[in-house]
Amino acid sequence: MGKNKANLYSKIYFLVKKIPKGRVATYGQIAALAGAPRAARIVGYALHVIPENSKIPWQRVINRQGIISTTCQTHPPTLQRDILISEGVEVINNKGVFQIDLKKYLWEPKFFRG
DNA sequence: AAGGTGACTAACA
DNA sequence: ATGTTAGCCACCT
Repeated sequence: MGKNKANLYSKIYFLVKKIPKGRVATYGQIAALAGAPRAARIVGYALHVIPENSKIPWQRVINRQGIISTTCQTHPPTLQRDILISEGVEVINNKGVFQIDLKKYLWEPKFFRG
């Protein structure tokens, strides 16, 4: 019944783990799948606070424009770009802005039954 | 307790 | 196309 922070964060982490290697998802997309379509910013924060040793593929979440938008010191844009490239995702360097073609790489989950 | 912040987004101009 | 604004909502001080 009660929806609470723990549930939301759990759902966010669960869903991010579902993003396949070589694909990316958007913050809003993860929020919507988690049942909180207006909570895109919370997804960003949830990824900001994951432990260093976490297996959560935080690098696969980018913004709606296909742009790497992290400002986190421990997870900087260059690191995110490098990991994504190593996973086979093309990252275009547009004057220091790292962009990904969502038409090509956006994760399109089949249906989630839960 | 109350206001500020931000790894967001859609809607405008 | 590029820039601005207004909603958003859990978390922080």
